[in-house]
Amino acid sequence: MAAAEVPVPSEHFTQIKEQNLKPGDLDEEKEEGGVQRMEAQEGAVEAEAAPCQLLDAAGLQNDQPELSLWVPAESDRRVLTLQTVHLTPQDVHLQGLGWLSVPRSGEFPVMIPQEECFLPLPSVLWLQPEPQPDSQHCVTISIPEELYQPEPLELMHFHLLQQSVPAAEQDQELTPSLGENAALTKFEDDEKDRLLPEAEPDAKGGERLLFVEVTRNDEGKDEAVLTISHLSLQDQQGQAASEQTSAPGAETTKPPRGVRGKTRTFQCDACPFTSSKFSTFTRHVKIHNDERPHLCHLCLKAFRTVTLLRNHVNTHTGTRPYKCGDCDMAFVTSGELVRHRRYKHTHEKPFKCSICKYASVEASKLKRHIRSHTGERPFQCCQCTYASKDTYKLKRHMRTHSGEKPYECPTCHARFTQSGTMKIHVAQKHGENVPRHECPHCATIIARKSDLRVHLRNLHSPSPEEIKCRYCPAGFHERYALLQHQRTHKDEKKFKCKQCDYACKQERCLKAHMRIHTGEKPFSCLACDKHFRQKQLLTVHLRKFHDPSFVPDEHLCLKCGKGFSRWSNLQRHRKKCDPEQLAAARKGSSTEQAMEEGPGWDNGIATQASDTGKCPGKPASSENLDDGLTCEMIFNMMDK
DNA sequence: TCTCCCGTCGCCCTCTGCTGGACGATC
DNA sequence: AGATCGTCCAGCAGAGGGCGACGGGAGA
Repeated sequence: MAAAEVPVPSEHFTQIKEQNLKPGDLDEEKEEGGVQRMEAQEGAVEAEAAPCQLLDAAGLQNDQPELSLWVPAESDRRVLTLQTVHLTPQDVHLQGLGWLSVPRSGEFPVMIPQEECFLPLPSVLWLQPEPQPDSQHCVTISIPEELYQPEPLELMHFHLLQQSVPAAEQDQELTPSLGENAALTKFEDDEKDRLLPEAEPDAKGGERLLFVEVTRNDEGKDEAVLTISHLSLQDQQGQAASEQTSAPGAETTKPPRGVRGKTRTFQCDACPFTSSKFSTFTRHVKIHNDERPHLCHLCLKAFRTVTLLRNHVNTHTGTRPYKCGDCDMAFVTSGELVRHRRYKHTHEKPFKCSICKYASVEASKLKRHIRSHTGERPFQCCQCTYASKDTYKLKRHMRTHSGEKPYECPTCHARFTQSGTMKIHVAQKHGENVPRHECPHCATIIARKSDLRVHLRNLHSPSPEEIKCRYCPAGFHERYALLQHQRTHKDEKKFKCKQCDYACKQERCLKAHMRIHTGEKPFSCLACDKHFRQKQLLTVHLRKFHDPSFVPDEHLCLKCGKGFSRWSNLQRHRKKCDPEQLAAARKGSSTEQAMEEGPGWDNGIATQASDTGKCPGKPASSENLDDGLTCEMIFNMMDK
């Protein structure tokens, strides 16, 4: 950073002072200079921990707030420690204690314009680092209010990590560090508590950090913008450390609190991540910004790390260095190969459920499985009450709201919400080997296994109570057995005429038959005054003789092309003209077979059905009525 | 700082099973 | 003609397998 003129304010509410100074020692320590003091402390600063350690104000024997700048002179690292003081107008009396005074040369002053002194944090810090008094620097601090708005008199500490910046290169103090723009700011609640006894302690009982990212300010050559976000610093030693740091008088000889003999955990404020290793922590923090400096030269896709880029490039080149020895699969990483082998070859399942026998290759699968025991459903649908155990089921469920049907049958283009549904459709509608499921109890063939289960439940599950036959006193505990039994009553002609030997299976047939004895013909043709015993016969008459649009069906012989108005006549003809075709037709059609086998077929329903345009689908019975029709033929014909 | 290894997340898939409407057969 | 029942069928959800990708721990 180039030198800049520092507009030193005429009046200050803050001052620079070195860490661990007692207010009473103020003048003496100012004379010592910050650099010397920090060099004396360097040995206590551990390599990993140093950047994040707080040089706190615990050593202050009074509770006076302070603002200090600490510049340790490491060979390859510069740590700036800022403490800010937020004062209210009522604190003006502190000026009389020497706390609020214009910083003197050589004290690493941080100068805050007076008009900004009441802000929670100064928006601009003017730095005057040693050893060149003329080389003055300005740091602009951009602090979103939603991130931080401390109370007045709140004590804060800044640690700005400027790595790989030789101390001599003061002119470039911030500039070269912009690429390594990780910095850390820490706020200690115990300090806050001490200064503000009425303040509520942090809920986590730990320390809070502000993570500071330093970026170049385009408008100011010598300015850097510090973007600050919250972090938490958990003190793993808790109370003991707190007690230690609270002991007055030891601060000047001890390293800064948290530097020695303590294990720190860095917690990211943007996510729950914690790490005890600062380098891991800083690497993690980068995932929260969009910086992806590593570009794929083939597709220009950007990646955060070289490793990610390399793996990506491998997908372009097809490079999969880890090949499975048992199959043709190959993978980009060794871990993928190990997992693949567990799934496909070794079947090693290290993650076992403690409730059932389930075991899985991956822990995440066990975690998902456990939800089937606990009933946990973390993924809630935003449009209904449904909640899912995993994200995919929720996504699949959402199709029920959107109406999306992403799966299309390649043959008939019917669309389906799930691939499995389409697969079954294709297999059963368009497949050659249609799956069939045979009932083990009654040899019923059912297309779907789930329907076979319904069949078994409805027909073959034993009933605790005996089910009575509707025709006789017999009783059964299985519905299928009952139905089989009742079919034995099917051919019984239970309805018998009292005046003749006529008997039939249906009561309505008997009613129609009785009109033979009564002579009743209640159905009259309004056009020609003919009367019929059955409504169906009147209908046939009306169509045949009084409907101008009526066209009688013509049944053609495929052998000679001769036409017949009646189906039965065609059948009789085919016996003579084309017996082979007739035999083939019999084999392929149970209907035709029934036509041939049914008693009275030639004279019965086939004749009438062909005349009326109805297809005779059922065999005729021997219940002959007038006009050559049987009662059941008529009813069956009308049902059709 | 880089790299390897490993754990985890997320996505997609299949298999499975239940449900209810449609439709035909039967009563 | 209407009711009932069985089968077909699509819709939908539960459970689990498999793998790509990402991120962290640990060590070089």
